[in-house]
Amino acid sequence: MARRRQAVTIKHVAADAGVSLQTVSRVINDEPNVRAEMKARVQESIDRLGYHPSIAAQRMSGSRSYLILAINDRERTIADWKAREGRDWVDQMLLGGMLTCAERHYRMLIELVDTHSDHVERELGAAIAALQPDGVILTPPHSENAIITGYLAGRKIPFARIGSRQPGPGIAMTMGDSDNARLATEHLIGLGHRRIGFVAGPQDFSLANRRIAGWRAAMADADLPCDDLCERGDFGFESGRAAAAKLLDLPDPPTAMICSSDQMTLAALDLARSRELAVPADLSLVSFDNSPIVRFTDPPLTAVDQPIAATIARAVEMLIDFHENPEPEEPVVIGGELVIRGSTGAIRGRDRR
Amino acid sequence: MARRRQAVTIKHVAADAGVSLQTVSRVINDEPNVRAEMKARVQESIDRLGYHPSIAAQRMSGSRSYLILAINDRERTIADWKAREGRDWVDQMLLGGMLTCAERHYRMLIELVDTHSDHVERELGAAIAALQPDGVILTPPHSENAIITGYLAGRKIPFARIGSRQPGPGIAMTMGDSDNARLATEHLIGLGHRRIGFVAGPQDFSLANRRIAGWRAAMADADLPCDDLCERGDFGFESGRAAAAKLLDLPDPPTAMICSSDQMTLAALDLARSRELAVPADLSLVSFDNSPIVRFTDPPLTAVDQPIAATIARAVEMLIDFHENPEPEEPVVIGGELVIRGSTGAIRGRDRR
DNA sequence: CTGAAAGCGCTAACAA
DNA sequence: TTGTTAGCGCTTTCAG
Repeated sequence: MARRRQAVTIKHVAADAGVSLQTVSRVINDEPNVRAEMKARVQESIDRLGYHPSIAAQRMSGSRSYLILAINDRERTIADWKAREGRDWVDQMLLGGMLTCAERHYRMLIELVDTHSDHVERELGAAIAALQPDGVILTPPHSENAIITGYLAGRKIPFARIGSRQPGPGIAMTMGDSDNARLATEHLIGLGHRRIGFVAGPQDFSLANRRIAGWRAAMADADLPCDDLCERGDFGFESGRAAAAKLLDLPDPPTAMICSSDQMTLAALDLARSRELAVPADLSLVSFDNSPIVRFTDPPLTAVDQPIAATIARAVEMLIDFHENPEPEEPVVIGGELVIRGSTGAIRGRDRR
Repeated sequence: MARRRQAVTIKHVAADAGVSLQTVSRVINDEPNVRAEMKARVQESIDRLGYHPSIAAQRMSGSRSYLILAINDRERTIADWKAREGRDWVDQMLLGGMLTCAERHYRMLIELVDTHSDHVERELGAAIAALQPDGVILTPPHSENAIITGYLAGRKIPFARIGSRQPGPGIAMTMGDSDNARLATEHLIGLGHRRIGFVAGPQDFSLANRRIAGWRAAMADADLPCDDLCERGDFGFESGRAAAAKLLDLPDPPTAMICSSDQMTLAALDLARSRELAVPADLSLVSFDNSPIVRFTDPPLTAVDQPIAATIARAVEMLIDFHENPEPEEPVVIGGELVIRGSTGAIRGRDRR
């Protein structure tokens, strides 16, 4: 391998401007104690020579790496990419993360880690040691994996836990899960629904439980029963179909359903069709995620939009500024919103059944 | 900033195994001239201590950076992310690129660069200097931007040009554009169509022209005229609608159309509907891209699938192995395939018009 | 306010 | 086959 050196280094700039390396370094890092005149002279050399610092060298000398690492679940992410079903949460992460990083001269990169494996720590350790990121973003279900959070906390690497409200190390951030579920529930109640089913996500996603809580609270506020109206799925299509079937098979079935992912809602829609239930006339549906496909179904789905880009952007900012503003006591909440489309409507009664 | 040091360094391993740094380095890099026994001993220490090399240090000492940089057009990429219309080409790049990188202990990261800006060179230079990637992947329209290719060639950084067949430095790779257009055209000819329109992409994408060539060739082989049957768009919805309108307004309008992107095909579908043309009975449509949404339209779209993941995977491999296997003379072609769905059908004649 | 020296973790070149 | 030395580009001490 050819020994590839930096084209323009701090040395060239120092020589060009007739100052010491140190002064150049101070200008690059915008440190105080440099005369304006000196600073201008150095900056002029930097611009003219087209100098840009090497993050490898910056990292080596013990300062920042200018790298933020986002860690996603390997299995789920690859499955989504291969399925090509339009789930765009990785894109939304990049949108929020990359752009915010770029503003601060940082870069974000993604790493896929297998949560369920017994060598999580190896995988994570390899990534951390190799890249030395200045901050790490954990997405569910990694956000509450004690091995991962413990490892990062032990190494004193700032990290954000997306979708987690647990106390403990790391910045807890949520997209307002229980409020979102309440929003969806109240929308349906406002349309006259009394029996509102809820298809939740799996146990190992704590946000799934918070959504249930929001739904329950809204139901309780309206004096409506929740009793047997909650089923769980794993966010995937098949599980959604099974859960929706259980709810529709109830002696007193719901007239509306909230499903915790677009795929599960799609499954419910499909099931409704196969049972000749019209949506929304016989069954109203509210989805979670609001990924691109929900606008193309018939009818288009009313859905809770998760502000992924905004959340990741905020996480990046907080991680970069971590040393000035350390971890907040309370979880950071960036609330979602309900996008109303054709899959929800006023209750019509049971005549068709 | 706390001076954060590597948890376990090559020194620790060397001390633990009772050998010199160099020997450890040789084991890490799988170099020859290390006794099997020695290698095993060192490897044992590495595993036990959980050692992983720092890419910053590896890069600093003049060897590889283990980084591959994929450069995408800023404007287009951000627009796609914000539009949330299901375009998943970035995901497919990650799927092919990240997984292949991971196998080789590399990482891929994405950089957004504005082609049309006058400071392309600055932006690119900053990314290259900061990251020192071992290879760069250029996507259209960067693939044929002389400033970019010239810069990389000048710095002797291996790079791949996706969607380009031009001679010159860099590995030229295409997804078989002209063959794909031929595939689509022949499918329609096989269904009995004689007037087959083509909505092409913009001039600055050379693949747009190659697709036109493939369509023309297939038409010529079947002794069919192309004359006024080709219009250009910019891959976006509005431009597709305008182009499709021009074709449908022809004195002798086409009974089938091939559009060079899903958005343009969607526009054609929308236009057909507004003119009360049934698809495929009155107008058959073939799309390019095959992004997730085309399965959800009514009817679902017959589309050419671009093997993005496979192409990027191949690019990564070739870049990593660049020093053993230098640039091929001929462009590398990874062909797409036609996925037949409901938007194409046998010709029915003109009775409805 | 500016400069000089030391060292980060690793590999290339050379020596043994 | 193994070990030693020097240095990558930068920042952090510490002097001036």
